Amino acid sequence: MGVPANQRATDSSAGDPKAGDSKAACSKALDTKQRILEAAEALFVERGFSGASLRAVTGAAGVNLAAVHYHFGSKEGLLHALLDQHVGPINQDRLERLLRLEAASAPAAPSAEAVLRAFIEPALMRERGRDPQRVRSLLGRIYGEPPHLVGPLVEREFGALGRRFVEALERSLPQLPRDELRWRFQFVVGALLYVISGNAGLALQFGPELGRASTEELVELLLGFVEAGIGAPARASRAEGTE
Amino acid sequence: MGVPANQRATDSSAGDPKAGDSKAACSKALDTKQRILEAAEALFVERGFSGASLRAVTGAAGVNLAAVHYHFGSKEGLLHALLDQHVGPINQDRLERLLRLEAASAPAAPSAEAVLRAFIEPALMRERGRDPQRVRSLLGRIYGEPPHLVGPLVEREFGALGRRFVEALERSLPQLPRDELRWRFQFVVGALLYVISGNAGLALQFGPELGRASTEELVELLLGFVEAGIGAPARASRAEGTE
DNA sequence: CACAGAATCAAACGGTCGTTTGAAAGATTG
DNA sequence: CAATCTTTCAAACGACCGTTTGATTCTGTG
Repeated sequence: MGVPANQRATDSSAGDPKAGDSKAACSKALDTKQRILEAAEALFVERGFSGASLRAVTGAAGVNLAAVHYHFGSKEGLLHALLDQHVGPINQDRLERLLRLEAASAPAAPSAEAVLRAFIEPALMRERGRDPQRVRSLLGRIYGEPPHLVGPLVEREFGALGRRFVEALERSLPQLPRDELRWRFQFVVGALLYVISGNAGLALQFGPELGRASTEELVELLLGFVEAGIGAPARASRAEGTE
Repeated sequence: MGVPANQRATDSSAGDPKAGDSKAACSKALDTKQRILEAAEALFVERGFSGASLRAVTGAAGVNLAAVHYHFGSKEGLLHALLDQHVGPINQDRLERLLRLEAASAPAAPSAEAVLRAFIEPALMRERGRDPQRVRSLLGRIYGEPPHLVGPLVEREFGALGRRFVEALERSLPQLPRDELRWRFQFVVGALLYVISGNAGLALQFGPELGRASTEELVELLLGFVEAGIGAPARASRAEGTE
């Protein structure tokens, strides 16, 4: 009795012990787990990670408070599971699109526009059947958390993929200094995250008229902006020694 | 005894009652107030508003816990005072530059590049004698807080100014549809805020090499990006009725 | 049915939070 | 000095936090 699943908090082995178990002894367990994830998603987006208490999460999910620690080990474990479920597929989609692009353009590099589209579209388009705004906002809100919490998370969920896209963009724009391109990629990420975490300070600045853009329109608007920005002529020889 | 300054929390009248008082009965009071503000600035940046406790703030400042409520009325009052002290001057600088630009360009509108520079430079350059990174990061970190907290704050500190800059940009780029320009301005704000709140997930993505850019270089890099982005050709007639 | 393991539950743990209180200390004016 | 106001202080308030516990219920197997 006691602590069957809690070692997941310190156990870094991949795979869900319950999903990997062939015995289907989890009729209500999966329901509880999923309900916690959905409630946590909504509340983390609404109030942030620190601002959403586990009592609020479990209360909204209609499950017991201790269920979080039983299934996820801790509050941070819940956040990890949430990110694995949501931004994992987004990043996988991004990577697949990038690989397909690179394969299609033969030995040449794909255009920067195509690479940016592969980076941005999955983040904004993946609707998952629910309210798309909610899904998209999670990542944006997480980025706003204090660095000591968000740092390892970002590296874990996004680090390798971000570097991979920068490498692709370097091949698409070989004439651009490397560090200038990296900064510009950061600007792209910033604009994207600001749009993703959007509902906060934007719509209230000009009234609801701004929120009217559909997801597809928004993708095109953002892409038009960042394509022009990342393809802008390089600043005059600002500093040598790009390393 | 009791509550002489606490009404500041609900009192929205401008001006500091102590600064306006001609009697200089505040030898240690201003020290305490300023020390609280500096400690709060550092801790809010480091851990966020929700993550930084008043006990940590007053402990770092070396003052009594109750001093915060005596001088600022509440934790939110402290945040308001912090923003008034820091982003107030930044926005004032922005507005002065914009007005000077508009006056200098006679009846014609100033260029979008100049307007963007007036918007971005004060946010990145104002060093105030201290660690510039710390000053800059506050606003970025605040933006990551939950909407119900950050919403009124953003409108109060930034709303009118943001609308004013959008109007100026509309005159600089009359051929661009109004809502497309407004979205692009949001992208600019996003990129700027991401850079401002920077140290979080960016430098650790490529190692410290990225953090090497000086403030002046960073301004030029960001300006090159957003100038190209906001001046990109408009998307084909996407929707009529710009209202 | 008996029995193991998985899952849920109410209750409490120690701790920290923002805020309040009322008295002590300091400064200012007559 | 005495009176009055401003400022500081230690201590506590009630509430909420993440986490743990141990019993209880549910579920599927032999």
